[in-house]
Amino acid sequence: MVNNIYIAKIFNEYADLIEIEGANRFHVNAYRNAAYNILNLPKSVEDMIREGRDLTEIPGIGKELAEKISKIVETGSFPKFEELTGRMPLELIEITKIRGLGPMRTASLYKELGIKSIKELEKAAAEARIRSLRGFDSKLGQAIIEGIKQREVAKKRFKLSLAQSIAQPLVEYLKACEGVKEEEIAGSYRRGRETVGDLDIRAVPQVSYGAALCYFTGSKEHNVALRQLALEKGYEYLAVSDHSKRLTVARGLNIERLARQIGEIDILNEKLDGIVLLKSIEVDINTRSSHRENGKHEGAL
DNA sequence: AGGCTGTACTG
DNA sequence: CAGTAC
DNA sequence: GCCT
DNA sequence: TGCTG
DNA sequence: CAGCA
Repeated sequence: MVNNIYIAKIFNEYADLIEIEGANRFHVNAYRNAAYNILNLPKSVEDMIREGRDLTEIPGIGKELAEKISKIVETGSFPKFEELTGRMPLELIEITKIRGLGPMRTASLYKELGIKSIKELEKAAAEARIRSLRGFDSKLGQAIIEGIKQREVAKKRFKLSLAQSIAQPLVEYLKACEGVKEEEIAGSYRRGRETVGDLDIRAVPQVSYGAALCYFTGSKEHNVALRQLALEKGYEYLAVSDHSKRLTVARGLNIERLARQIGEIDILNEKLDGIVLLKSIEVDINTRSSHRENGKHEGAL
């Protein structure tokens, strides 16, 4: 049985290998993107084929990849992948995952020193042999040795509950630190994922807090989509439409915070060139409200 | 044909 | 500037 | 390689 | 409308 | 998507 996970894995491995080989990066990315989409498909690709569906319907899958998927489902692999794995060790991919070692340096290690496994890498690093390569120095060599040790530990994800028990005291500590105005744990932790890979700590100037929080909360796919949309829109305007206090799960704005947000946006509009910030708030209309209190900020909006 | 997220850090 | 990480 |  | 770049 | 048949 060839499931989606398997297909995605093959594509990811293929992407890694051709990347080490020096393939065009967009080309590489097409495979990664395809793998991602297949992995998140609510339907089994195998079933789709059985039903005679066109695999090209899957986002990120074109004629070429549809063909390769068919081959994978039929035979468990596809010709180019077989050819590649016959020529390159799959373990190079593991090397790629060590901090500081991307596709280029991995390729260099392989070509120049014949390093094709973590074991060999560890040995070469310990013997300071890798320093001879361009782009390597003793500091990187040390980092690699550390990275190999850390590798096993780092690749495990934690359950959210465990992450919380670690994050909570961390936040308390940060709060007490000099110069810390606001703090929040971002990433998959903030998105409430079931498991969390790490807790990134990052300090930014206060003016960047909002943007940084958006970016570091992610996910990566969200960020990519968000920016692509912004690009398509040509940066003409950006709308900030918040919730009122009624929506407690979103920590909606009360009158005071709304006023402050309006002020902030007005100031930004003065400074910004080429993009207009729009502002609004989504509210409930209560038939019995006087409309006077709530209308206070209508003009500003 | 032409774009594909965008930026900081490190060697 | 190239390579890498996020 | 895929997408517009 | 369908194909090409 | 723009350009073209």
